[in-house]
Amino acid sequence: MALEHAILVSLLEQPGSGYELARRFERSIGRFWTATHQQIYRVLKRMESDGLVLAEEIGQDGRPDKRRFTATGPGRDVLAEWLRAPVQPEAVRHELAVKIRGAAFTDDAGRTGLIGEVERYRAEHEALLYTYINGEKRDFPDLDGLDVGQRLQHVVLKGGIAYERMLLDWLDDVLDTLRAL
Amino acid sequence: MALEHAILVSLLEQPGSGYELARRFERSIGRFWTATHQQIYRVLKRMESDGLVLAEEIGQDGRPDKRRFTATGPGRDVLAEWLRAPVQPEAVRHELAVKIRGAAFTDDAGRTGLIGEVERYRAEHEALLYTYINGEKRDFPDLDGLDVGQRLQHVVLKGGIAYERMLLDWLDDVLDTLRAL
DNA sequence: TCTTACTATGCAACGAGTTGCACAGCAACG
DNA sequence: CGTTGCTGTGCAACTCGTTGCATAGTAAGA
Repeated sequence: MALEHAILVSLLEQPGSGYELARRFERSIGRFWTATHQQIYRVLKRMESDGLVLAEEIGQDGRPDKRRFTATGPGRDVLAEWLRAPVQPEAVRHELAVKIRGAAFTDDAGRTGLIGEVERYRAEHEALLYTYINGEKRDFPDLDGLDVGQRLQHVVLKGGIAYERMLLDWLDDVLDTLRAL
Repeated sequence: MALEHAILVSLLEQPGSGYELARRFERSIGRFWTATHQQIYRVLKRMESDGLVLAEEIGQDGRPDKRRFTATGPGRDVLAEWLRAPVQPEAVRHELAVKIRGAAFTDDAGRTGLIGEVERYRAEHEALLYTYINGEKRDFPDLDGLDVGQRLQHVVLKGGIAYERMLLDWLDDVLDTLRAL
């Protein structure tokens, strides 16, 4: 259960409320770890009772109060311990690959439909690639003079960019194959 | 729940017992969809009662009997319907990326440990890449004269190869960054 | 004014996946 | 003879993640 650790990293980078965390998971962190707000609140509650995070109540005008979370010393320790542990072999769930192999067992209409789906999927990931590239230009305009945290954030972002480029090339290959059947 | 569909694809490619399916999920299919035998038996049971697969008892000498499963007509229909449905946006869970960003909040010893972990991870994926490349040479020596199913299996395998190559390049980038901190 | 969208938190039920264990017989090795 | 490993099937408990819903106030636009 690494959601706990992803939350710790995010809170160490910047303390924030459950709501703010949920928004970060939609954007930056969500590129490599997704979570809904329901999940985040549930885990935050457990982390609070375990002493990994500390909440302070912040009253706001015109809006509901919020609870701003910060990682504690024990929270840092738990994170450090997790960093030392082996990377778990990830559970691969590549739906599109299953569908492509499944295309051998459908008719022409089914294959045409799948080609349309792959095209849509490709367009989505192309847009994502441009989002990443724009984010790189915006957040890392000067590659010298980055601090430790920024250099690490940047190398992770470069991983996302490399993945999307690879995926787009492969999807072109897939489309050629499907069209040539 | 696409495990059902991954099982249908696998059974259409080749009927087999729960045990055989589990072994396939460890190898070929497992490259893009992982599942344990417990999960497979449970889902097979449900699929059987839903009429998506048919079991025939096969007595064996010197071994326990086995139940050989085949996809039925309704099974094919369910698969065809799923192929027409949009590809679900996948839930990204990239533990290593979280750890890399977490490295900003640990000490030198923690970073050294992480570097070792990344190296181990890299070695694993390098071995996987060679497994894929050898599999490609073995199973697709002649790229002309492949049937529909083989061409689709090959393009999926090429995706795995492209992914591993991209990953290795990125991990080298990560290692350079971690070492330079 | 009504609807939509945003901030902010949370519960309840369900479904899927993981982990641990169990049974059963055979084959091969030391 | 005991251990390990393979074939073959399965249950039970647990954790994790998803989906749907609820509350509550503010702000902006049709």
